[in-house]
Amino acid sequence: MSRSVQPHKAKQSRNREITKAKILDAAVEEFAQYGLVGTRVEAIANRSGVTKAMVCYYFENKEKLYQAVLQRLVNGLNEAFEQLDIQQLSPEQALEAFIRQYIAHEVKNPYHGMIWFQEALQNQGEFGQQTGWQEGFQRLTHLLERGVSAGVFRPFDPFLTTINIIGICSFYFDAHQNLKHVEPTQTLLSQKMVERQTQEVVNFILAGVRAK
Amino acid sequence: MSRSVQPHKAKQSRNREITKAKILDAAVEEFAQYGLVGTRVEAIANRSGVTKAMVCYYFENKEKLYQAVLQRLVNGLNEAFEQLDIQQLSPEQALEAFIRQYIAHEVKNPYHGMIWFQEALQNQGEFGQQTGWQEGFQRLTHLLERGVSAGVFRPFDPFLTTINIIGICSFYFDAHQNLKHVEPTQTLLSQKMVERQTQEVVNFILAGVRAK
DNA sequence: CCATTAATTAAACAGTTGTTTAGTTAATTT
DNA sequence: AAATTAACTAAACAACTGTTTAATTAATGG
Repeated sequence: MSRSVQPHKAKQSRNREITKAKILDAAVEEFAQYGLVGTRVEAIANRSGVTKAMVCYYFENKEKLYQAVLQRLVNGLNEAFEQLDIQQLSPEQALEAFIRQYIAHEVKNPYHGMIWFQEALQNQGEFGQQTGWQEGFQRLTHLLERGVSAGVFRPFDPFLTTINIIGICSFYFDAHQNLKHVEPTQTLLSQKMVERQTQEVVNFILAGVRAK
Repeated sequence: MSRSVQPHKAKQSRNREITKAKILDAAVEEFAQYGLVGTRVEAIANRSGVTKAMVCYYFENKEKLYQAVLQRLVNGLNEAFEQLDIQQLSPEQALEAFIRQYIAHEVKNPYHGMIWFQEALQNQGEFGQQTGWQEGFQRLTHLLERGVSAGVFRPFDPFLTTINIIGICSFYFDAHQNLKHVEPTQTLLSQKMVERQTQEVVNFILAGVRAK
């Protein structure tokens, strides 16, 4: 019969995966704003349209839910940088590719950087211990070392410069709620502004690292 | 008599100003970590060695205490940049002076940037509306415009470049709890490392803005 | 179509948190 | 030295928050 043909799940209400995803989405936004301690379970529930009990039903407790959120972000970051093939590019080209990929990821995951920062502020930096995040960091460091050795980059400190580059790339997005008050006419997250900022960052960083 | 000679207050326990200051100090650290919502009044009380009731006795409630903390930070920022005479310097010299002053202020006020960031993350950026912070921002923007007009700086966007420069200067300090896990041997806030980072930032930014 | 399973809800629970109260102690004034 | 003021404390309070419970509803499979 035609009705039994439907291959797998495709319902609307009462779907385990969909509900979990809705809760996770809401949790990311709340945790990004208020951090682990400041976030209210009820706020997550309201935002995702379920009850407080549902949140605990799926994620046991707030801490576990927070861990799930962190895990999701780390996975997303890893994927974003796995698809980035840097080895065969010149240091300068590789650096530009890295910057553009980094900013694109910030745009697609507006709450990633905010949660990363919440971690830095609140929980003595548990996120920083995640190997995924560190890999991306060290990848950039190696790239910079390569450029310095080759003489195409200034003889700067690769470790500190990695930090500074990541700082430039993320600050605009993570702090945009404070920055927008300086120039309220501009909407910092519009596509046009993001493109301008991306180009500006590329120019700035390349000029900053280039030799001579 | 010699005892009545003492000019003004100089007691130890039960001193209004000292107690208020102790509470404020503790409050800055707690709010920097956990933001307005996440901070517990009891944590502030414990850290400052007083009771919860004392906190409310002096500051009425958590929100008012938070405002007092913000006000104190804004005042500190204003003072830091008032004593900076930029006009008579060349754009390049002025920029370097600005960077060094900014970083020095971050070092002296380790919680300032963190609270600024908490504001950006949590409360739709109330801090960003403070005129004091905006003044410093626009001062840097004008300085950059001056350099671009004079042709000593590249023809970049002064507004976005202001953001990026501030991002470099603050990221290292505000995110140090996550960054330290990448290179656990280094203690990022030691005087030696701070000096290295300062010089690195100066070199990087000047190279990044310079024309040709 | 009935039995079973799983998703969902409302209410209750225990622990926490911000604030108030009433009383105590130290300093100041007269 | 007594009286007055102000800093301080302990306890109580009500509101809030994270989690659990028991009951309800929808889906699934035989």
